[in-house]
Amino acid sequence: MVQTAPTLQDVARVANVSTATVSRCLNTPALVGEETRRKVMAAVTDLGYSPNFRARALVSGRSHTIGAIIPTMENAIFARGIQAFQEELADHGFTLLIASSSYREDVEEGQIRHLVSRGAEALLLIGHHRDPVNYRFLERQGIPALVAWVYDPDQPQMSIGFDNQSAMTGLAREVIAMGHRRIAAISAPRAANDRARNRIVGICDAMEEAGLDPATLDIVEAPYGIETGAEAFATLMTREPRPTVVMCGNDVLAAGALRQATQMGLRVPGDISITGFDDLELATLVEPQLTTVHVPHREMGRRAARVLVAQLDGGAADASIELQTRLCLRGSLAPPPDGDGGALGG
Amino acid sequence: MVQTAPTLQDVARVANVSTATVSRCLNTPALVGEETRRKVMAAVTDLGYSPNFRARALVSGRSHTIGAIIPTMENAIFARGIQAFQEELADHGFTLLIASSSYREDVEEGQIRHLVSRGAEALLLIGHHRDPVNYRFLERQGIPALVAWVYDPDQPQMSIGFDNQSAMTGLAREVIAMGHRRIAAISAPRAANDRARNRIVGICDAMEEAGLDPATLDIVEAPYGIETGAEAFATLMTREPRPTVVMCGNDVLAAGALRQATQMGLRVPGDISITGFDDLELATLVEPQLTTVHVPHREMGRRAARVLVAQLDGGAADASIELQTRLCLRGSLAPPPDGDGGALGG
DNA sequence: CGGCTTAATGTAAGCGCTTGCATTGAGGAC
DNA sequence: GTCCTCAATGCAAGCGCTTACATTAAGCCG
Repeated sequence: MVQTAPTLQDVARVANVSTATVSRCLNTPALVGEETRRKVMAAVTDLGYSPNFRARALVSGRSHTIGAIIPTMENAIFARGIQAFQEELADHGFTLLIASSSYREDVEEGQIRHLVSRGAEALLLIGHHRDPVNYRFLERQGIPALVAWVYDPDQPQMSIGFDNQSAMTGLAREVIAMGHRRIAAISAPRAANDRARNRIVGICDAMEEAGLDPATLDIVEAPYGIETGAEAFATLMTREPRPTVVMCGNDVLAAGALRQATQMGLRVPGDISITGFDDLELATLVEPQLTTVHVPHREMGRRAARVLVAQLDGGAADASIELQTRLCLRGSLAPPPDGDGGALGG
Repeated sequence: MVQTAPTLQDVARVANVSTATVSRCLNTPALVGEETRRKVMAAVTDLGYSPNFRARALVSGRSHTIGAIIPTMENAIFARGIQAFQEELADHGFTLLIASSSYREDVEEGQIRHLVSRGAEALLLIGHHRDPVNYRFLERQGIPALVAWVYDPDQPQMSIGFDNQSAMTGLAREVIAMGHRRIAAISAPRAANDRARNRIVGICDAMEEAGLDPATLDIVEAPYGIETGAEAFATLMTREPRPTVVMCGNDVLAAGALRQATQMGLRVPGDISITGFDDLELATLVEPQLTTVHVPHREMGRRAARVLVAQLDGGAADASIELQTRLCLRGSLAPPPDGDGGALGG
């Protein structure tokens, strides 16, 4: 009943040669005589033989499998990057082993060990923030790890991504240039998320630069989601005096904020401006369209795959790669209401 | 330099026991003396030992890995389902091997073989449409396959999902009840996609039921995407007489159609109604909100995982599972403009 | 106190494949 | 004819792990 798949041995027996010859026939046909090759190939076809990758992986020490641990695939920015990552990996003959941490540090730690023991030859990780013990573990196991979605040459780990901090500074400069002075932010929880942290720091940088006191930046943290973004926005609207602009840590939070604003009867950008980050498709679907920062997720995924494959194949290059973001100025950002905005520090 | 990971042997040497004892200590600790266990565990921690999955898989004949082949993770409905699938799998000690077909049949065929030879013990596939040779291959290899995102008890393959056809019929009934007679549809390419196909058939069913001629259903096919949805919508608006409602095969196409409508100066639903399918988050973010069909993607993913794991562990249940969809009537659907809509078939 | 059971551990045989080395035989060079 | 080379093939040693079976040392019985 349980049909065991034919093995190299079976093929060898049928073709009346040794297993070594069959193996060579499949991997280095040049070393095998023509006559023999034909015989072996016939047996292979005949038996419907397909090599057992587990055995091959064991003996060659290579699994041609790369692991990725992301917070969740439900976040479009990860889905997009991982999709490109997987495609590029496939082009190089690698397979993707995937796990998700749900943004939980302890879960991620388990996943790292799990994927490694499952034979992942290299790992794609999101963000630098992580107990150093994990990096030590990976090093000891000889598993290259690439940190993505961030770029930070100061970190010992190789990374590919963009500078969250300066990208947000760029956006905040625009906001300030428009005349906004009372700035609020909705951020993803920052405790275990250096991306979120750096984006906030980016806003502070721009404020300082413009002579505003970063301490006046009103920050509310909200987990990823439309609803949570909406709630956070509602909270911010109770502040006295009310901010004239709400800068969100990502487009999804911004979309939630936008919906809440509409629901509260506030006009965007007439009464209040809102900005996002990531430039997801939904940024151009909402009304008004979201001012945001475009991030090259696909390219990041693609290049991350290349870096890891190169590392595995040649032990090559290991310099971090910085990708450029691009400001997308759209309808959701405009100058603050008449004469308002400078009331605070100005 | 290339630090080889510690092996069972290394642990055994350090703990001064045999490899068998170490193995037992890790797998069946009850069989090992307390003192010894402590010694071994210390060595394990000390060396940062992590079992070599390839060897374990080879000898046990089990990889505890399940493969999934989806069109693309960029489509939120798949990302969402797969996320739940992966989480549930992890809870049962299985790992997810993932591949994407980009909606291409030939690519998918390659992926099936690839994942199997990579040690996937079971496969999650999307939709029934597929060369039967693939099902035969899987059967011969003894790999259970679960077809998801559809439910069709008439197919030999086990499936978990919903009835695309009747779900769409339900929506179309509402549309017709509102007074629409000139109906158009934007569908994903149907050639290799039974889901898309069945949704169109569902519309036809409702038309027939209402005494409308299904041949008058104006169908334009468009690949997944906002832009393509917008283009398809523009095409439909050139028809004479113009449809009073455009039913889209999914929310993303609908969002594109909606944007295009706005751009063309058409009021939705005043001048024209638009419907979607899936009930993605974006359905409630656009203005007006999208009338659509809610699909329990997460539940589907979760249950798919359970079915496969049960099958692998116990060779259990193999009945297809039908999940229920739910109509979401929202702002984008309303009766056709005054006196319009019945002009065609009377 | 000899023989039995039992718990704890070791021994070693593979799992299916690759690959370094040995073997064989034929063709050339001298 | 002898020796060497070289292409074609076989032999057998693992890769790191699990596990059936063997071994050892107690612990217990009568």
